Amino acid sequence: MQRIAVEDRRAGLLAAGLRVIARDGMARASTRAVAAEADMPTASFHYVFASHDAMVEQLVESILTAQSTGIAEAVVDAPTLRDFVTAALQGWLDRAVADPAAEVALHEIVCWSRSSPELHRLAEAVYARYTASVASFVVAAGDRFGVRWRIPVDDVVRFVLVVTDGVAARWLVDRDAESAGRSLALGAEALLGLAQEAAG
Amino acid sequence: MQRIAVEDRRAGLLAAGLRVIARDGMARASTRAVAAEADMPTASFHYVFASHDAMVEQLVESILTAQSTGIAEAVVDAPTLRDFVTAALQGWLDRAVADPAAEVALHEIVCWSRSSPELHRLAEAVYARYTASVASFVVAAGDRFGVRWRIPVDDVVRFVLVVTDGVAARWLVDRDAESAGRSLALGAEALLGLAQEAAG
DNA sequence: GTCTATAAGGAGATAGAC
DNA sequence: GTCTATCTCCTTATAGAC
Repeated sequence: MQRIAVEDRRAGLLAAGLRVIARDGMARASTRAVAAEADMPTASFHYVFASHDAMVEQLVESILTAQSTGIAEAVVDAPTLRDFVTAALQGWLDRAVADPAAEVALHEIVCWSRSSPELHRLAEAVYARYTASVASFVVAAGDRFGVRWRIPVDDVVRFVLVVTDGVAARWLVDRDAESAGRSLALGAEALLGLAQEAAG
Repeated sequence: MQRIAVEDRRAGLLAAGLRVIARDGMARASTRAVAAEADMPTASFHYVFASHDAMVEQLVESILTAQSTGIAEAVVDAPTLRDFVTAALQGWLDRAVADPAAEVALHEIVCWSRSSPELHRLAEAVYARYTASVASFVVAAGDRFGVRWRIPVDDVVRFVLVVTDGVAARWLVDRDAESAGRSLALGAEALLGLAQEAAG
């Protein structure tokens, strides 16, 4: 039939994989299911990816790369630290609610990878990437608004991830965006309590 | 061979299921694997459980029942609200770290159930049970120490679960109990900030 | 290059010998 | 009651026809 460039097949399969994982869960995201979702014969999967695990790894990479550019726009105009924190957290939630696929898929993959010796480092890598991303926001917020953090930045970052992770986990089950927003607002207040005016 | 009562087989299979799920993950907790872990022939599984899903449901019930009696002992002597909150949260973490199987298995099962139409209600049931359990502590704390909560109790409870869920999710990947404890302490401070002396 | 057909193995569930 | 053997289906991965 039609000859298609490997990179185009790869993109199509990754997009299909994202859809299947978000819709049906990792356990049902077989190579057959992904290939079918991409309207390709089953064998095309292994023409592009060495294995099912390799597809999952590349999908994580692709999701994280796409996400990293998102939050920055939401906070660029924030006039105060409170606005900055609120915009960042609520912006994250709004994006997840409006287009859940990436968020859902990433949680599915992390949970799946956690218990797999071959993929455990993938779960660690996701947290490492999130940590780096959130850390840049925490440091930027301190610099921009002339505050310092009462506790080590690492602990601030970790707490941000605890709150977003906990909110996401609950939202994945009940899909209650309003309640999620209230929990997130409580987390925001806690974060604001960790900041104090820098001396000098 | 030996005739074994169905209830004894059930108990043995549930214990084996807990071990396999905690050790290898839901994806590897097949009926064969669970039966083998329990030193029983494969067919015994279906002699006790109608299906794999039924075993998972009963395992959740058994874990939740065992857990609900645990935290109460940790807070019975707390002289202040701060001690109460700290003891409850750190007590939960200490128990999870000392004996991770139940905590790990429950997270595995909730994640697994989330994306299954047949089991989604299981994930909801787990949150409902946790909500009821935490709510009783939140109300008891208010009564015992003469404080009222600045926001609806439902939102306090939800925030508690956000924090414990977020802490657990991270801990499941990096097994860093010290960092988890620091995040939990931040959550405890946030909770204490939601309490105020009751008038009169 | 493409894709059908199949290999090889694991799953849930069950029939039927003992 | 117990458990071996098997049915049926689905998985990842690959061989080989076109």
